[in-house]
Amino acid sequence: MVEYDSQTLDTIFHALGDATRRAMLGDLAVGDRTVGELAEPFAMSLAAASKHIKVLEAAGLIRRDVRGRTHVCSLEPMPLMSADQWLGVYRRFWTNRLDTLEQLLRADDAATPHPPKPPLPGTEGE
Amino acid sequence: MVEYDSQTLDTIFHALGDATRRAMLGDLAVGDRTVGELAEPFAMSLAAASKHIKVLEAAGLIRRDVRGRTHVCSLEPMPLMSADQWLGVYRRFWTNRLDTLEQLLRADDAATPHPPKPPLPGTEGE
DNA sequence: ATCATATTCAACCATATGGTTGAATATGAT
DNA sequence: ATCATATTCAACCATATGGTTGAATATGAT
Repeated sequence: MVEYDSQTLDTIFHALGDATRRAMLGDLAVGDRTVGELAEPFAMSLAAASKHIKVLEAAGLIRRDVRGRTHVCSLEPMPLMSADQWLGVYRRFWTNRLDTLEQLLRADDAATPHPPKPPLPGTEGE
Repeated sequence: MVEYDSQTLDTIFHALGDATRRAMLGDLAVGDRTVGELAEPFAMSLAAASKHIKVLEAAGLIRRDVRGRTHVCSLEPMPLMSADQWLGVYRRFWTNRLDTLEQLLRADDAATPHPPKPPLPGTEGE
């Protein structure tokens, strides 16, 4: 059942609500990264990137392994699962929406008497 | 493929990063609600709730139908699908994690020589 | 016309957020 | 011991966020 308390979800979704942090997670999906490596792609100070990393860490989305003077970060996926589970409740809504859309397209298609290929663009006057 | 530009995801995840707003979505999952109905469960002013509703609306998560003096809100699920798709990239990470965990449990189980049912709670001294 | 109801607006406030810079800390290399 | 590298800390700043209150707006009911 995986208990999701709302404060945890607040922290997780908040952490995901920033493009820099999502990009960092994307980077960590490829492999482990030091703080410096995580910061490198971004046009901001190391201190700023360090703060983002701490937000991710606080949300439980990454783990930090201090090896000497470098800190190696790795992806910690379980909080993403919580977020996914929360979203899962709403899945039927968008699948419904898509099904309805598909039916409309089918009906539309059936109503159209086999258009013998659309004309090439620009061959018919406006 | 559903293009997800990062600014859109920022807005969506940010909207989801607040318990009040998630609860409102939960309410709308049951059925349509007026602004007043959406605000009612919360210990905050109508104006504050109204702001939350506007955040959800700006993220495209709800639609508003103005009927006379009441505004009827309804769930708009597609942005949730975008969020879900973003998360989907990471699904393999948590399923991996769960698989590993399950294997550990199996190995553990196999190693244990058939414990003949756990004792009832409280029947053995501390 | 008058009054009640539903909602927003505007001004305000405290705190959080995302950034900066310069100094501090801790480890590694010579 | 000395210097370089990796990272954080502290102080600061502008803006965003989530809340408040009182007034305004717009519609509905009588």
